Amino acid sequence: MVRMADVARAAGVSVMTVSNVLNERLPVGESTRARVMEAVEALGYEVNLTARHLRAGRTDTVAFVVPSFHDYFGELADQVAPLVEAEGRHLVLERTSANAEQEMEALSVARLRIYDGVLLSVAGLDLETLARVRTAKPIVLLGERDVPEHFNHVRLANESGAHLATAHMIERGSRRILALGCSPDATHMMTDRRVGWENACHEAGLAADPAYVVPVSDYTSLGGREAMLKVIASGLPFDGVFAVTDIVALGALSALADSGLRVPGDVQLAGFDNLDMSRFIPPGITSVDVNREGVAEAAVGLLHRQMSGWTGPAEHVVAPVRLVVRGSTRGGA
Amino acid sequence: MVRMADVARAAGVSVMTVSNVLNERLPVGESTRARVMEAVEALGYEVNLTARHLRAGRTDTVAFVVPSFHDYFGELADQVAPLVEAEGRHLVLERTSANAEQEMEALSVARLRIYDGVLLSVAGLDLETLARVRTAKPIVLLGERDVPEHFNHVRLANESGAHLATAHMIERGSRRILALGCSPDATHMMTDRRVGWENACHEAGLAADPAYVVPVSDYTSLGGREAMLKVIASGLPFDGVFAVTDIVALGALSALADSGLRVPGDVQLAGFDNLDMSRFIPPGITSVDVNREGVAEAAVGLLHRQMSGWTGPAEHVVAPVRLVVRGSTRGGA
DNA sequence: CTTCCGCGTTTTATCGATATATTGAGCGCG
DNA sequence: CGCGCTCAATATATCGATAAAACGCGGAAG
Repeated sequence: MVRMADVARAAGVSVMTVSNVLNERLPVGESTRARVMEAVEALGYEVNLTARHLRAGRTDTVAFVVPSFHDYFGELADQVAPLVEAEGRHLVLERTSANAEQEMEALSVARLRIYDGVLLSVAGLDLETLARVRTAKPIVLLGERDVPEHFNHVRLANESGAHLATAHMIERGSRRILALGCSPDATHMMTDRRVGWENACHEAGLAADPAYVVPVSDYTSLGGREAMLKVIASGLPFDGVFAVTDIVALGALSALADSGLRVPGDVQLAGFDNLDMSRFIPPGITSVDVNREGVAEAAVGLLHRQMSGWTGPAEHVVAPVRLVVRGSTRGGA
Repeated sequence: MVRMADVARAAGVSVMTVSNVLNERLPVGESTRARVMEAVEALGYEVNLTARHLRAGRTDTVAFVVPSFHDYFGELADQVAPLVEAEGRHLVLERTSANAEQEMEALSVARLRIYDGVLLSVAGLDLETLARVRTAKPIVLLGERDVPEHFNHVRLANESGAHLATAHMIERGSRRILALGCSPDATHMMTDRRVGWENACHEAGLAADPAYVVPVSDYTSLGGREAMLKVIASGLPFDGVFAVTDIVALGALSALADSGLRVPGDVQLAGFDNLDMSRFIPPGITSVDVNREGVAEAAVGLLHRQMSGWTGPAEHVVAPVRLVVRGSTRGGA
């Protein structure tokens, strides 16, 4: 590997001069600069970032730690990237193992320290694990779980979103709406969405029957599909489905289609996240838009503030949502 | 920050002993080890990975460089991650700018050097840019463009896949099949898929009319939808659509549905990539399955070989594909 | 009783850059 | 002619760890 010292020797100057030329820190004479640049070209020198990081204490890199590279997180990451780059830093994605146990083990605190800042998606992390993360490193948490007070945190208006979607379907005639992917469990990640569904039902004078809260084995389309098929087979009457995510909604749509149920004629369907695909899947999936751009801006903004040395109290942002009505509910385009 | 030296002082030993305890390199006496561990706990010491990287020359990290975190690459990355982790390394994703110009500028060679190995997706990179990348770093390229001989490369059986999909639709009755997202341009990334479409047409005694090669503005569902709408508006008669990717196929499906054309009754539709969602989008999108797991294994395998010091000639793997028949073509489930 | 050996531990050198202090050359001005 | 001033360039110390060699000590071999 060609080092800065090699360039210095070739150009007949000291290493500091090479450093100064490359980083434009201290002024360097024109002729000297030219000789240095020439040597750099000739030897094909590239700075060793690891060494720079050690000495400078900065990496100019931000990590976005996600549970999986799929779907929602992939789309969110694409929003985050340009914002981070706009401040002259790089963004890298790291994946935590799917299971909570290994999570902070595989992705140790030591590892997080190599970044100037970290956006940490907390799906799958429990409070206790999180509380153990004590570091001065700027961190912003994203996700729908409760988190320790002292962390900056960006979450969605889950309850409000679920309420919007459910109320919309009720207004358009549904009377028995499933909460697909929700769980009766109070500490569950999707609790707020279930509560929004419940409230919307109650406000309309409908029962929020626990039998209509249908958990899924996992938050995939397959999980949604299988849960949906089970409900259909059970004979439980329903005329609307609020799915906790668009991915789950897609599984439900698939099951409904296979069972000869028409959307939105027989059953209205609404999801959450408003993924890119939801707009295009016939008849268009009505979905709660989480304003990924806004979430990304809030998170990166908080992170940037911390990285700039802000030491005020942590902030807990709830990103507003809105309902995008499409063909899977009546009155949609 | 608490350093190894602080731990050493607290435990009354030298830094090397601390290092030896933590890395289990040289044997350390039981009582000494206990004292060291105690000090580590008490001070909450975490190793500084940057310093270790500089000294050790390894980062135990592999980068997967993708054009975007979306869709295909997100799903592929999720396949790659466990394979990399199985060898005791970390995987991080880096995104190149969408445009080819900045690509290797934003993501400099210097940056790639901080990784022990790099999987580089070449969508959007041109040969010339690529040829400038001269480094001893283990690199494996992924993607459908031609690349310099000396790089290891994993690509898909594009022609064969397009052929399979097209021939299948012909067999099931289509006579006028659009090649959506293909380009007449010979150097184009999607050339092989167009050729597969052409060959399948010719073999069936059908014309591969250039008018049926319909480019898209970009490889998104919106791009696919708009191109599809334009074709429908033009009145060009067709009864089948081969879309270059599932994302584009989804856009086409959306346009067809909005135009009252039934799939597969009026128009058969097939895509490429077999994304997770394609299985669930009613009526199920027939797609060329690219065996992401196999691609991931091949790529990581080649990379691993290079990282282990292999210096034989570069390998160019063509990953086999197969057709998954679903409801968007006749005879599908 | 000396010499050698093995084990645990410390010493020293190094990875490749950058921050800070210092040296040195050139120049204006009295 | 010499004093001080500026600007360019160098020397030195440092970031925090690890590799490799040196070292001290007790027991076995000669």
